[in-house]
Amino acid sequence: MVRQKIQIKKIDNLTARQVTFSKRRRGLFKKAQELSTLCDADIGLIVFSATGKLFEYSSSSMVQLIEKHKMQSERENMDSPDQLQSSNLQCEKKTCAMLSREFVEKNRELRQLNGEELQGLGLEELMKLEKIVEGGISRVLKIKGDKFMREISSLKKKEAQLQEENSRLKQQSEARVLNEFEGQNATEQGQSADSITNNRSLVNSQQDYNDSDTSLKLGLAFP
Amino acid sequence: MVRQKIQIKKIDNLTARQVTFSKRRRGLFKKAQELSTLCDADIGLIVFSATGKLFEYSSSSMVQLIEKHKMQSERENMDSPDQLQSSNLQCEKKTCAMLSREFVEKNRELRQLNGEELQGLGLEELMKLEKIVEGGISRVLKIKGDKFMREISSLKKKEAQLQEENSRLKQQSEARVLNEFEGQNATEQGQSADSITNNRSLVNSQQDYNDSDTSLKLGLAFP
DNA sequence: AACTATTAATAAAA
DNA sequence: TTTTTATTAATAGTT
Repeated sequence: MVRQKIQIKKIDNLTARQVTFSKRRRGLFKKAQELSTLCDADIGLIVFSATGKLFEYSSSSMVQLIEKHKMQSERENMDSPDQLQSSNLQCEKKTCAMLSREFVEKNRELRQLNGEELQGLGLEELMKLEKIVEGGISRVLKIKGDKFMREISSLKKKEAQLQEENSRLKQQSEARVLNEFEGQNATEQGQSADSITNNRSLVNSQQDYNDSDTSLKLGLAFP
Repeated sequence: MVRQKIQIKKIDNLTARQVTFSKRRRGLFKKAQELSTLCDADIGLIVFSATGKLFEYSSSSMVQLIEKHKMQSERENMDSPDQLQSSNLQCEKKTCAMLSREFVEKNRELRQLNGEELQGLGLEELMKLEKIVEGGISRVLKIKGDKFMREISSLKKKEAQLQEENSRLKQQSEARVLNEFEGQNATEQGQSADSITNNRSLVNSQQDYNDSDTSLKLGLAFP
């Protein structure tokens, strides 16, 4: 949420994770406290760090809050409220009831993984959707990968061609310098109109070379 | 905390209080969820509105979390461990705690599973596995994408450099040819047999580069 | 419910 | 750890 947006997944670096845990934990407790005060809510917050250390906040009494929570859970799963608190056995039942309620809740979450609209769908329909989505993902990934590979290989080809052309140009350069030097050294003379024509053709054949290079590029583009 | 800073005390206006409760409650749950994910913390959050309505969030299982919390509290408040067995209530707590631990243990084992054994798993376990796999996939894809991008940008850089060097060499080439031409023109003299030979060999070496027949074929093959 | 001006939270760095 | 700082996220008041 700052300096750089982060994605919500487990922080790999241990130190960074500890720092973030410490900071965000304080932030969370503060927010809980504020909500409790502002809106007269009864709030309990239990946090176990990855190393098992306990941090807790409660606007009133954690024990009372937990009892209240248990009762609430029972109400939702039990028909006869008078059984409440009457024995250890029933206490156990209460816990079981809560577990089953959590189970149902998880089930519902699972069904809603892909959005509220899916609520009414049957298993077969959901499985069809799942397959469709899976197919879509794999197509997207495949196309993305292909594009990457194509771009990379095209860039590599370009690079090779440029390198090649480059060294050719360098060779030409050197050859011409050598040529010029030797020619002028040997004759101690200027050149005639004929030799001018020769130089013209030299320029022309260079242009020919450039053309053929284009052809070569195209040739290499489809090996 | 916006438009106008507010002070943290009970909001008088009922409607405003309800709206704020709704907004901040969602914010609080989101923060709890994020902290749990980012730092691998086990978090339980229980909120009772002023009207007694229950809202809860738990990163794993509220029942387990509460049991864990109870155990932690007992350890902190009791000096003699034998008191733990002193009543039915505490017996129940112990039983639940053990079940809780076993449950956690099973979860860890399940995380190591792959393949056929998944068939028998429950919903909670499967969901945990699903999240783990999803996280793995997304990390793989992220790293793959990053590598692609890095390679591509490095190749593009190389290309630009080569292109630059290339055009520089071409310019040099042209400049030298022009130079040579002008210099020899100014003398108004013909050239010797030696210089003719030199020009011939230059042309020849260009033809060596140029397999013009092949280039033409390639050029025509991919217009 | 949506918007937006503003404050709060916080990721990264020190 | 704690502080600082640059930036994003949350949200109070408004429509």
